[in-house]
Amino acid sequence: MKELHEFAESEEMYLKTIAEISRHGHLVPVTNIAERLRISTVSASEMVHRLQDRGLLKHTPYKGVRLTDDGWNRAGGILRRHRLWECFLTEHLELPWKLVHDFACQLEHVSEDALTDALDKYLGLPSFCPHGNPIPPSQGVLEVRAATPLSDLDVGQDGTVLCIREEDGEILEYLDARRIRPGCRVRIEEIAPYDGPRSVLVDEETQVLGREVAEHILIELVHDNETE
Amino acid sequence: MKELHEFAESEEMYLKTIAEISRHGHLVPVTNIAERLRISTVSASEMVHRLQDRGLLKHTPYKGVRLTDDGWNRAGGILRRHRLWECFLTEHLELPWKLVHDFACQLEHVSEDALTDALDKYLGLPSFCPHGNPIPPSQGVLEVRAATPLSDLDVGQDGTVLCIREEDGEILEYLDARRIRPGCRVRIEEIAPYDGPRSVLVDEETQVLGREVAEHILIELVHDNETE
DNA sequence: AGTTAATATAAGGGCAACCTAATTATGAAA
DNA sequence: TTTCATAATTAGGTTGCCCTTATATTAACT
Repeated sequence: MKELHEFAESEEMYLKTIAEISRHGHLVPVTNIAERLRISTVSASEMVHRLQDRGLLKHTPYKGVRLTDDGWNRAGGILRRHRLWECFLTEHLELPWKLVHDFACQLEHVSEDALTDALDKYLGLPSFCPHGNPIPPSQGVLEVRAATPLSDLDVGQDGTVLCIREEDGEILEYLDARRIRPGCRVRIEEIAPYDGPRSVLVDEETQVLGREVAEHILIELVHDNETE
Repeated sequence: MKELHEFAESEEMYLKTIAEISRHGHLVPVTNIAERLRISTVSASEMVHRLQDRGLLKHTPYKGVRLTDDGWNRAGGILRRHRLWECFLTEHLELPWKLVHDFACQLEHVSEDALTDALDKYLGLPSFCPHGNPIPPSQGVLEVRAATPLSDLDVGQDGTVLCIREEDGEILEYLDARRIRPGCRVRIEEIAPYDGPRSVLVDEETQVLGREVAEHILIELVHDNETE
């Protein structure tokens, strides 16, 4: 009957967004946060300060933002709820990717621990969401996986789709329609000039994907001979 | 990622609350709404005006409020979502009544039609929530059932628990602990002076229930010889 | 080193939902 | 009919989260 809103929903949106666009040790520019949330940079800046005051992130002016351990824990909890709901909506309610994502975006804010844990158990403690993203455990430890975006592959390279970096329902709908999902085999056949659209062989079928979209598809190389 | 909040959550809380405390054709005093929502009468009054402007209810000053057809439809939708979630949380996640109610209170606000309908189907199109309250159909037709509160029964009368009027988690927890649920057989054994606590035989076991609590337990009389 | 584009901050507002305190209107009962 | 509790309204605030416009600061590039 009464919502306690232990933490405000908007706060959660910020943390989740920052976590999603965090890449292995890079600072997240405030501008990017504002873009993703479709709000002005001024508002984003304001909120970033508030979050910093609460010890959830560290802002380095003119550079960007990095979540603290507390911040990662909070964000991990949100991603956990989001991804567990996605499992439910996909496996049990059999809804399409786009709806799954959109609904999960709302459900993630209203799931207390008891609910989340019960759901987790009900689903059989899944490790990944339908898009291949890892589901953080209860304690909220959240590792940022190092994977190669499809956009970084060269012609001739092939691999397996590890996950779709999900931040937005539109891209999921697009890829859903093209049956590009975790587990798919991919091979780059051609890259148009100026880092343009890729022709990609996806499970027997050739598809053309723009660079922007390709950046959201994370790949595990088949012969992973990278040196780190 | 973005919540449209077609209608504000607080608006939904008002409508739901009004629907829940509406009794067969009686006007709902604004004061009661304020109490239930734990807000000031001033705020409630303000909102009642807003809802009236939107055509969702009719306010008769110094008398109370009545939902319009539109209002009933909206409220029906909310109760539908609430009760469907309760089914899920009870049957599948096996959570206790109190949690079920509290969680459903939050989930009811974030379920769009596509989600609600998919859930409905998944649950097998149930007709009643775990507390025995009817689940309004998609179209939102919501009938106010005429039933007898346990508090209206006289010594010696017996009947079957039809439903627990659910408006608040505390009472559900209380009754859950005493295993009083829809379907239970009840018989009034004694009523203490001054309309005091009832001794009630509930499925072989005698329980003592205050009048306030008894008002929330709706009964179907076994030999229904009421004249209306 | 100097210019420019990106980033940050300051100042002033808006809106939804709440609040308290004080006042006025109503209707039911003495 | 007068009285009085209940109900409603008026006035003035607060908070969270967003906005625009304008100004200052910094990074980065020629």
